[in-house]
Amino acid sequence: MNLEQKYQALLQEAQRRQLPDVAGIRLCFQTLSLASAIDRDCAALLTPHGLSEGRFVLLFLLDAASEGLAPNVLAEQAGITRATVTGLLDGLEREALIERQANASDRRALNIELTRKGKQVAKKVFDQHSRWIAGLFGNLSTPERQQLATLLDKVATNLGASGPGKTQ
Amino acid sequence: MNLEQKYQALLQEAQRRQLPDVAGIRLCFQTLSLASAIDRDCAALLTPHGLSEGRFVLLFLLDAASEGLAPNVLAEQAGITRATVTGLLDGLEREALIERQANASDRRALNIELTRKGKQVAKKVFDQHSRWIAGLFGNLSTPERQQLATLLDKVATNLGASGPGKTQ
DNA sequence: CATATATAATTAGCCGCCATACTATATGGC
DNA sequence: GCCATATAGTATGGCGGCTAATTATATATG
Repeated sequence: MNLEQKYQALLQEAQRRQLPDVAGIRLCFQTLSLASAIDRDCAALLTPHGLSEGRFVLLFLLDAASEGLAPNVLAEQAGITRATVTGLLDGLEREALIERQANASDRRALNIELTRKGKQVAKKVFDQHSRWIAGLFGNLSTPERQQLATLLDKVATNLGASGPGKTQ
Repeated sequence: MNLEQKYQALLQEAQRRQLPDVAGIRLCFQTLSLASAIDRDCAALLTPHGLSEGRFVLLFLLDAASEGLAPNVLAEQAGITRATVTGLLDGLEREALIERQANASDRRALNIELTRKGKQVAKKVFDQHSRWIAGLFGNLSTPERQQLATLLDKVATNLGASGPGKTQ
């Protein structure tokens, strides 16, 4: 239940038009709506800390690398372009969570490190986040989780020429 | 399998840190990755027709309303803001799929109608789209579909203060 | 050594979404 | 009839993603 508004509208129309496999369409919309709802909740948790999901990922990667990381490495690990990393770093820098440091040996390169504040925020947010995720799937039993994973996988096989990871 | 790059990175780190309920985290990422992959595939189908998902929704709503609709009605039905509708209509107009028509009785109001081209594209795309969605969940048996729907629902109950539909 | 090529980061411009603020027009109450 | 308020659509500016182009620096090769 609880489809997003737009999907409800589309689904109603699909029913009215007697499109084939309305049940499949419904399932698709249900999956997408759930994911959107998760994203929305996630964003709501992060914004009070000046974070978006993208920034959060970089924060996490940086927190794991005690010596800091170069932007191109962040891009690779996060699976986004370097240009996008530049934008996310701008945001993190504005929030004083990271610092861009010049690299002495290669003057093109930067090293990104967390500030003290960045480390504090990271710690707090990771705690909050893992509790939140745990709660999300907390009312599924182990076999239910297994089932869900299997079913999601089964759907994923029908996807993409590309599929996650891209064709390039 | 086949998590998006960023989720793979996050998951690895979660494992390394021995966060609680890594399995839950994995399941969460799997759900999000599947939804992203669906969105990506969807977008790939739509772009050749000059459509995005947002534009597609409006096209669908307009195709269902033979007399045309006002932008504010579109916004309400699609569950997006009027401002966003303006932007989407700009795109649809650029592609010559819709026309904005002045309303004689209320000079603030517009009526949006599909052009001939708009109707043609609508027809073609809806066909394509319903076949695509049907294929997506086509390899699930009826009981599997039922299971999946139930499990997704169960997860959804843990969501949101807001949940789909918003708190306002 | 000079020049070509590769690489690092950024900028610029596009898209779709949002929230906020604005303009024009309608409408209801006095 | 006039003014306050509500409504319709849009402009503006932000975010986060993308691609393509730009600038600076490194490196490899003739």
